[in-house]
Amino acid sequence: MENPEKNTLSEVFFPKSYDFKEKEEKWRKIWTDTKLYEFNYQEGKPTFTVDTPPPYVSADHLHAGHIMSYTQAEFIVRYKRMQGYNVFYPMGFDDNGLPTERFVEKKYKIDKSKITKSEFIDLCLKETEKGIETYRNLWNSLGISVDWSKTYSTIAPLPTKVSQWSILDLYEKGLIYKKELPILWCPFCGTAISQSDLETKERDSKMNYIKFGLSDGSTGIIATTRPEMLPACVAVYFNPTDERYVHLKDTEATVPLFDFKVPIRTSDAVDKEKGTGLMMVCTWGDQEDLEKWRLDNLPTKNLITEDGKITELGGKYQGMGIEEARKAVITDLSEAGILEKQESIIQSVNVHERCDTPVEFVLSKQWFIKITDNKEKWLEMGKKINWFPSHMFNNYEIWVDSLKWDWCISRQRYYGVPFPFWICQDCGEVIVPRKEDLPVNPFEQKPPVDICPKCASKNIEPEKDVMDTWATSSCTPFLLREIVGKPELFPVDVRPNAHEIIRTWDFYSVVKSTMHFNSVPFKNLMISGHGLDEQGRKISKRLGNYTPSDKLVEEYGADAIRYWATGAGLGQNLRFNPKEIKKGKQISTKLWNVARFIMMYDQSNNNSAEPAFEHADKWISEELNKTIEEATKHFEGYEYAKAKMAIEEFFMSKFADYYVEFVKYRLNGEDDASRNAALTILKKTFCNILKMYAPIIPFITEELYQYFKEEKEERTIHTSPWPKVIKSMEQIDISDFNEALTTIDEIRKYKSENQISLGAEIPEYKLNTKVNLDKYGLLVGKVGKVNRFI
RNA sequence: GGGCGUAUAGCUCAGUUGGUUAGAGCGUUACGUUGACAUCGUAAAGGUCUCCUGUUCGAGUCAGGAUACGCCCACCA
Repeated sequence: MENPEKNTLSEVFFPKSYDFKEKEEKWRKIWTDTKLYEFNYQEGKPTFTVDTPPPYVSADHLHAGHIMSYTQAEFIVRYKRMQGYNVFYPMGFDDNGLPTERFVEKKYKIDKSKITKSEFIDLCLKETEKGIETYRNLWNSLGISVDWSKTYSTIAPLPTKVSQWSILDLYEKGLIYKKELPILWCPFCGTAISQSDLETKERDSKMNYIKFGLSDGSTGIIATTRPEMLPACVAVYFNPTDERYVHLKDTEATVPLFDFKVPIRTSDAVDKEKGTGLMMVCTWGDQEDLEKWRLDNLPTKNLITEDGKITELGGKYQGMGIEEARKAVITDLSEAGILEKQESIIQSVNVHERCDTPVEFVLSKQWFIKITDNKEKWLEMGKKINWFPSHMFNNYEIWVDSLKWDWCISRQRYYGVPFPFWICQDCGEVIVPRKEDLPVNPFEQKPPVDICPKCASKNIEPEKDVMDTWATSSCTPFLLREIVGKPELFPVDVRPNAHEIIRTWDFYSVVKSTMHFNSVPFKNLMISGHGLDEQGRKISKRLGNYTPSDKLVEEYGADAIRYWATGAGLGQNLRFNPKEIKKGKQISTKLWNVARFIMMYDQSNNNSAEPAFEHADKWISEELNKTIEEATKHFEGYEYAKAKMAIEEFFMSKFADYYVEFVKYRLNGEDDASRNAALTILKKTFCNILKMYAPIIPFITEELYQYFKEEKEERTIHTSPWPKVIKSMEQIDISDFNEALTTIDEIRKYKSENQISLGAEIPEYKLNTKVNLDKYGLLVGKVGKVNRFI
């Protein structure tokens, strides 16, 4: 500085503008160094445990949507911390299972035949490490207050132990079984999947009308999108009331190309209007086939192998892929004149959500958890949870209603938590470890017995499958307490997540906690919406319609982006909006300047006169009380957006626009008692504003808090107590203060209309509005710079 | 086909239990100010509160229906 003497004290403390890069960096470091967010259990202090979604490692596409959803939850966490809760806020990473494998396969363009299992797992571990690092850096830069010392990854020993314990417990309770059934299979990933892994995709397809030979020598036309399933055809159906076909009852049809006979049956479930009214059933082309097979004891014809090829059942088509076989069959049908016609249609197909491959039914032996026979229980437990927003419970309810199969939890993959089982190859007996030996790796460890307890065979092999990613992550509610060894942390207080994983993570967590402990896994569920781009499209990696998160923080600063995240209520989608981010910066600037203003007077004030409070002081204090009440109520209901609005209305419209103006004459005046009162109220009120803003914009509030906190207060705003309503100045009556406000507005308006500077003094002014001049004459006169009222 | 959500100013959104002339911010326009303020102030323009029907003295708010968009689920012969 060229002329340090000329600067006021406040300018030494407060540079003219707020440098968010420097300050955010500074506080980030201090918070980390002082282990501010580290959880230490304290007897008697209420805890608040947060079960944050463990993301997958594919962290290269973090965007504003991720920021939004994690930040919105974090507002509440910070609020709870200030409310005096001992917050346990660990972060986990879901680094096992198919999502990670798919990510690594894609990134390294892996040819599975040219890489060993251990090389592959090493790559998965490496990517996991990188993913965790990316998240940690971004979360830190955003000021997400997780306790990094309690980070878990789902494949580490403790989570593995908990997942395996869970499986063992379910096994002992008879709630898990291994059985050969037609199951959902992804031919691309080469693994069983579950109903919740499905997604619906529309695609262009052809409806093929195929001639079947009938026993009376005529032909029947069957419409199908899957002619390659013909060799697996086991029956033909029509509706019993369908006049066109009644004569066919109990006769046979001849399957074209393959020339074998199948029975013709009736079923009420056949829709006369769909297709031709004649329907072929194959084992198993779709859901309907499966139903008929199950109900009518139809034979099983397994046409598709686990890698999506046609089996020997397909004759000349054996070994072809499904699409390839379909084309070949259509060509052959067409050449043989059996294809009546083809129509182009748009077909919805179930695909595996990880790879978009249409799923198939294949007969396979898998592990299942029993979930279909007690839907009422899942609904009952779901209702015991507080859903924020409440209508999100509908999604849960619909999902439970639509459950068709038990939860298939085994996956034919490499990178995941192994089942804690060995299997007797002769009698199929399942051999389990002792619980105290968990976690176990059956591939490397010997079973607890050398011979099968059932058949005395020595032919015992490890269970080769690994667990579904949700089978492990659904354990987090009872994993968290294990991390710190405190049983009372279950059920957790809040789980925040986006709505697309209600049917997986949330539902499966309810299932497991119910089965193990007959308890809900979490008391409160906070469901966030999606981040949208500026045009309102969902932000997605595929569209590439986003700025990477680290760039956003770099450009705008953490506080500004967090501020943007308050723009939509919980569960609502939020558009990316640079203007709102700039608004966040504006609020920071305003806070900064108000602080500079107050400190300028505070630093130069050196008298200790007893403060004499005035009407304006009482007024702003009452307004503060109202705001505290409102903000508290909103934060309690997870309505951070409304809390922000209440705080902002008070800060901008009441405090900065009015109160600060009201006290300027007192700050510059000679009355020490009055000046001290104004300063006291300015500082106290501003400090409370900072505290209320702290959960939303933690950096600037922390910086300014250092100047406004009282000696005995916490060193950091983030563990300082949340503001409380304090009644004071009871002897001052401000029931008619609104008249003073109206009068001041009137004078401002008068000056503006008459092109008089607001700072200009006017000798006399005739009031239109009614005001008690004995009471408010000084205030109105000084603020309006009017010397005399007439 | 079933369910849920959203629909208010050019844009982003508030509108509590139905109660006068429907609000804020941003943007636009005009004028003014600029010694806490990469500001600020005063004002203007801008809305048949998606549509229809009903309940009511009175509906943005309640009921029924419709439309559009988004999501969940089902169906996909």
